[in-house]
Amino acid sequence: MLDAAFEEFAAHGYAGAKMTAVAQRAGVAKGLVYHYYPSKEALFRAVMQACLEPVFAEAEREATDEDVPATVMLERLLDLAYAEREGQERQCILFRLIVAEGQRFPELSAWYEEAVFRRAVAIARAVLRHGARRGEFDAALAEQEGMAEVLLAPAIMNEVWRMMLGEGRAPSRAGMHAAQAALLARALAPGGMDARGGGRDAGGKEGNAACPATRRATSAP
Amino acid sequence: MLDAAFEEFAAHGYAGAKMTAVAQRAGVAKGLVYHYYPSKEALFRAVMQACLEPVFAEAEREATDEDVPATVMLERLLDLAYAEREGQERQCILFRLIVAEGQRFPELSAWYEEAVFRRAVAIARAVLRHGARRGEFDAALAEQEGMAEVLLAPAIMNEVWRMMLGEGRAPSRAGMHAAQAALLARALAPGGMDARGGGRDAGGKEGNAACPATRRATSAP
Amino acid sequence: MLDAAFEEFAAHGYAGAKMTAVAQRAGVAKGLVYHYYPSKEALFRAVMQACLEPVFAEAEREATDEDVPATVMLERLLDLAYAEREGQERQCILFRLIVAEGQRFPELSAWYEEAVFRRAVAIARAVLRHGARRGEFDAALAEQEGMAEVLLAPAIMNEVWRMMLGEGRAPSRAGMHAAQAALLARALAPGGMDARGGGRDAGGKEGNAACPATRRATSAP
Amino acid sequence: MLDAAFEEFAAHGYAGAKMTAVAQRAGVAKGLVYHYYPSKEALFRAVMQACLEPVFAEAEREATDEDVPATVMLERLLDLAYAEREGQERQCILFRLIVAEGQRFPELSAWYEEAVFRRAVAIARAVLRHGARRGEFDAALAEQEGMAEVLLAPAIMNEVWRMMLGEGRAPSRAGMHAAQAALLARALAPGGMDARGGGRDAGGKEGNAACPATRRATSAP
DNA sequence: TATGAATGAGACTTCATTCAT
DNA sequence: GATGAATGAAGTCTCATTCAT
Repeated sequence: MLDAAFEEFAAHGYAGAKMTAVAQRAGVAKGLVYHYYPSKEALFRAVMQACLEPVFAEAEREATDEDVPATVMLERLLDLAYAEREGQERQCILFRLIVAEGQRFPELSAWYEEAVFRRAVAIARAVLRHGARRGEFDAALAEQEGMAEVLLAPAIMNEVWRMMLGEGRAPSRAGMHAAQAALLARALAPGGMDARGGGRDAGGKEGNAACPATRRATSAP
Repeated sequence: MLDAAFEEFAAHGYAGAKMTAVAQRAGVAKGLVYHYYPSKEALFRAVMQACLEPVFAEAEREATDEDVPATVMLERLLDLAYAEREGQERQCILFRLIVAEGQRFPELSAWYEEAVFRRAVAIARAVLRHGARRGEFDAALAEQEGMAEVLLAPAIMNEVWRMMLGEGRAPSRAGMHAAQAALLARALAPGGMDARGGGRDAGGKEGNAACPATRRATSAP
Repeated sequence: MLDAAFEEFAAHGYAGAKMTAVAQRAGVAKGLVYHYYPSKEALFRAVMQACLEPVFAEAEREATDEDVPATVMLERLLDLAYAEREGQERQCILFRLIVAEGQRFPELSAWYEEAVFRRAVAIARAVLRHGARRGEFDAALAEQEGMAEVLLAPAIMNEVWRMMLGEGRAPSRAGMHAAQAALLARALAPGGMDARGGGRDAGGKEGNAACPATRRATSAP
Repeated sequence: MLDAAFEEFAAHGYAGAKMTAVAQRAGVAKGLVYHYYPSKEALFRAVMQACLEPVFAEAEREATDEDVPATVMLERLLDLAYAEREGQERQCILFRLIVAEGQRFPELSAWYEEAVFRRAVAIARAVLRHGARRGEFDAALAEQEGMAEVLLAPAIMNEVWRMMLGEGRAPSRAGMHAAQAALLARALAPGGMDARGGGRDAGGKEGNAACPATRRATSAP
């Protein structure tokens, strides 16, 4: 029945979903839905909880194997992030519901933060720190605040775009995957800019980039 | 009146918005709303169109000044992307509405693609190409497919997280901004990895990174 | 279980009572209620019957002891009528249910007439006749049609007011009791008005009082 | 529309009344009822208020004409109380609704007290006091606490019985009217019991009647 | 006996939409 | 242009009743 409800909410959003349709999808009478869940809102919460529970349950058994080189761990992380996973559609729908109904159901945002965001950031950070300690990554860069989020963003955004634009018009997974891998390989490699030849305006770049300007603005999300 | 409608749709979504409330927000009678827009759906389309029009109109006067160094252009682009802009809340709401109602109103996705996505990618790509041509960026890397999207994703994702998690719990703009700036500075600087010491696993990294594995999956969006 | 049902009907009336609530009050499952009573209506009838049965059963062992002076019998009758009796709340609830549902369940009215009204009138009438025969009461007055009802009304009405207005705002039992006792003492005492001084307007009073006018009307129940 | 609602509530009680039926009785669409009254409860309150308003408004222009003998005033009061008045059915229904729903809507009881009970008692008390001052009534008796209520109760109870038992089985108005008139004529006439011949056990009667006993009780309302 | 899941008609209520003014 | 009374389809929710266990 929760599956039926999930499909209905996924298809029409919270306000657009009909309890009758939920019952029909589940093949039961309207009243039975109310026998188990006292209201539409309660049903929605139950559905969301059931969807997020497994994500909660899934442990952090990742990214803690000290013997693997950090470059391999990073590679695996990207593979994972860009992978076309089973159940991914469900997660995208979940994401959409959280975006759409997060204001009406604040616990959704909290759940997302706990179950997804914090966890993903923690994993990425662990990989970066691992590389920094083993000398595989430039320590200052890898452990910089915000680097884990920057690492994760492209793969997630790829999914968001895929959801918004449709499979056909979204950027390819492989393309972004390769581009980000190449970018990270060059950027994280130790030795830094002063070890290299040119580096002419390197300092200049880094200096003012860290100071987010607040000029008149325009484009964006 | 479109403003009133936008607020109502923003606050409750398409299905949850009430025509009466729109009229009240606008300070007019219900009938007058129908005098201008024949139906709720038409009103919604009009609101969305009105919101996206300025984004359309805003020209591409950026990123085409050939005399500016690419590093400066990139810096400006990041400044812009991470800036806390006036009207940003409105754009976030727009983003949310597009995510939430994109299925019901396919033109919303199309609009988003035309007005925002394509344009942003084009600008990022122009900056990268500019740097590649001037020798400021590693040409192979900067012109790699998907690099523009990787460049844009963190700033956009930062806004998405901010919208989903709230101002307090989202990653800081400044942190991600600085991290990404540092990352790009090291990665894009010409000279490449072969110029440096042990390029041992560089090829390996890039090689398999480009081939997105489909192993057991876990986290993600 | 009938107790539980009585409480539920008392609390919410017939239409407002829920079978589920009855079952819960009784501490049994809903199905069991239906095992004993085929429908809500049947349950209600059973409850009412069970409530009225003891009132039926309670004998007329009163008011028939010829050796007691009528004044004492009358006194006892008033004491009884104005007494704050155990189980009185239940009877008030019963009264309320009969008033409220008497139209839907005509047998309720019939029961009330048989079990309560007729019986009470008979008792009052017996006391009055007893006094008339013994010469304690003015015979013409005591045996007048309607006198028994007039005798009973104040005590009953006192309870009705108590039920409608609440304990705090209703007229006091003691006050009405004393007033009615004093009234009856003076009125019923034999000797009559012609024995006294100016019986000028006595006949006049009684004459037109027996002819209920139908003038413009105002207050009442 | 309030008329239609009154009829529906009168016919089925609060819980049994259907908004659809109200609309049909009024000859309008269901939605229009909600256009004026936000809920069933609000409609019920409005109906009750509208019914009680005129009773409120009706002034106390009665019982204050000092030139009329108190016996005539009393006679008029009884005529009025026992009269078969136009609109009486409506008042009986109102009475029934107040009894039935007084628990759910405490303001009903309050209204009844203000609009009906207090007023009626005040009028009766004024008549009694008038008679006492003019010497037409025995002052001690007429001004005794609770006498006004005892005076009013029979006529009201007559209506209550009529409502509960139906026109055919209830005691006749004329009979109770005449009996009460005769009773009052004898009781209230000044001169008192000590002025008369016998009066043997008069003192005894009054003494213990004023002390309501609390013995085991049985019958009543 | 005893349970409570299951049913579905029907209740209250909402709200997009119409239309006479 | 502007209003808001009026409509009625449709949604959420209730609850008497049934029935397999």
